[in-house]
Amino acid sequence: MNLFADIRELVVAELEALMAEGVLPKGLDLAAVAVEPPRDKGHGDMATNAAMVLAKPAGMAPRAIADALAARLMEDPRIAGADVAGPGFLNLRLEPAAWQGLVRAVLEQGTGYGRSSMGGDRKVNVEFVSANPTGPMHVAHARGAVVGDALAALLDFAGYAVTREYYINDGGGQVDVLARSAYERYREAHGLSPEIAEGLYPGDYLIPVGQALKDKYGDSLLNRPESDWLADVRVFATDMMMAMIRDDLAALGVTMDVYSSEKALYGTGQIETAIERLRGLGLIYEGVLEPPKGKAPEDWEPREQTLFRSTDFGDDVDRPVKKSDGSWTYFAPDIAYHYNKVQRGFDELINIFGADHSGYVKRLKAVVSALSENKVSLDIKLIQLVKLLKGGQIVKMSKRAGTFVTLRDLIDEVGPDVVRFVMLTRKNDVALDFDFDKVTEQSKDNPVFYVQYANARVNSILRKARDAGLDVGDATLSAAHLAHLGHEAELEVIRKLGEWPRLVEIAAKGHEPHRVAFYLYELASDFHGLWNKGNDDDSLRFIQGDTAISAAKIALARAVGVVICAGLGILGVTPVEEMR
RNA sequence: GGCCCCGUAGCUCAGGGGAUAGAGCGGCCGCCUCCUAAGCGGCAGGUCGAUGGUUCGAAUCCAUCCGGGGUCACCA
Repeated sequence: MNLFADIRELVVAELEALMAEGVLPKGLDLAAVAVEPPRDKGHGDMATNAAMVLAKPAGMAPRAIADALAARLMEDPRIAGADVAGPGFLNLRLEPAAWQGLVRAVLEQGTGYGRSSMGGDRKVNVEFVSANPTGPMHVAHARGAVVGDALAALLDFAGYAVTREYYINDGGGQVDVLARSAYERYREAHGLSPEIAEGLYPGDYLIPVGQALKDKYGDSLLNRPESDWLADVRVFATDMMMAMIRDDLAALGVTMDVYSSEKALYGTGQIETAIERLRGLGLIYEGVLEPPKGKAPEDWEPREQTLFRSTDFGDDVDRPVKKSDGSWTYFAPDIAYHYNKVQRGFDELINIFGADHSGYVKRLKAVVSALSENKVSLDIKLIQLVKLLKGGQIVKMSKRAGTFVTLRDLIDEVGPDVVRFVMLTRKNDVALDFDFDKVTEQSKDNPVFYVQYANARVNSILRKARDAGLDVGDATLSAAHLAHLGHEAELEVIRKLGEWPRLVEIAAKGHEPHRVAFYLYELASDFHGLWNKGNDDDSLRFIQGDTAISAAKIALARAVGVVICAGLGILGVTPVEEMR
């Protein structure tokens, strides 16, 4: 049930009727007609802009359209009032029964309330994290992981067929570096002193890898030239890193559907096929790039390379797909990978990248657009930095020294629920402060706590009611006589519940999971407000002397709890039933 | 220099064609015999970075500029 959508349908139907009757000219485009919550509560329950958007194409005064529409809308039993206001808004007031019925719908549909068929089962691929398999995940990965996972859940809720995918960058030079670093730890495991040369990974996390190598290979790799062990160690170390990353993701509550390997693309002809296809479109050529503008590197020299014509798509320069030695650049397998995603039949691709990849966006969009003949859309969400604060100080991380704050550190300190919720309290393209002191604080300063507290209060009501001998099963609550929910404070909470399906669609359309977190905060706020009004006005308390009245009020509380649980479910946060 | 992101209340941020621009924190004033006061209510606080443009209507869209951040040859 989506009350806003229902009323919009009504408005559209009445407009069509007016066209059929000749009151309005025929053939008006009604796509821009919206039914929304008004900004100011005093304006009623819902507002439509129909008269304003149709005034010009219809060649009529907004007021005339609004009056005609209002008269027809008033005949619907759900509509209690329709007033023209301002520049031509039509403000609608709904009968309380319409709102009250919403509570029943929520209880009947449970956490499925708000689910949308908007996606129409279109196949969406959300690629996220894709951290290099060379070490543990750190804070920046955590934000990408949470945003990607919540976005995937949101799209699923909005009716898309979603695949969560991780692209393993296991094909480049960085895995050789990993192998060499691990080899030194292997030597260390044999009692030799490791030589962690400049450029190798110094982190302690490779010590167990060295030990594991010893367990598997004994001393057979010692004192051998690199060519004898590099390939084996690379696979071994990469596998261990990926196992660790999967564990980290699991600790955060993230489960991928598909892991794709860059390395696996080599030698299959997929890269060549994708490049040739682009060449067939005239987008690949051999050429020499000009030196970079601005500060040119001192050792820059011109060289002939195979280039992708990304300037056709608004990029600054064309981009190399082959190095001057003839091997592929990172870009080439990425082209093949995205071609692969297109071929798997996805209708939409979404990539979650760190903001430092912003320069990569145009060429990748160009590739997907070219290889899919514009049929597949690619949206790239760039995740801005996370700044860690502790005691008012910035927690620095230095990858070079091998001492960085890992995802695991974060989870160990504040728990996965706090990490997830806090990471979703900002738009992806705004930098985020993660303040250890604040996120663990138990006050309304801390949105995680605030929302959880609202749900805990709902459960508290249910417990108390049960203790008082009331039946608070969903069946009983659904059957409650909801006309008892007539107070303005109660209707206000119900209206907020009514916005949930609409919010889901807006958030899904914009690929903006943070909207869910903000909505939950607002819902929690409305609920806390209602709760406290019970301090002044006994009739607003949830548990009443009269069983029938109690049932109605508890039904409302329960409905709030249901929607909070649904929202937290999308965010991947576990609802708590009791604060301790 | 090019490209990307940001600029909204003292602070941290929502809103991203529609009415008198919102929330939290901080400040001030109130509310616990009663379902958790870990909370709630109220007051004060704004030329939505600037200037032009599009529109019936702009914080929102476009252009230019000013601040802040990020990024910029075969790395991945």
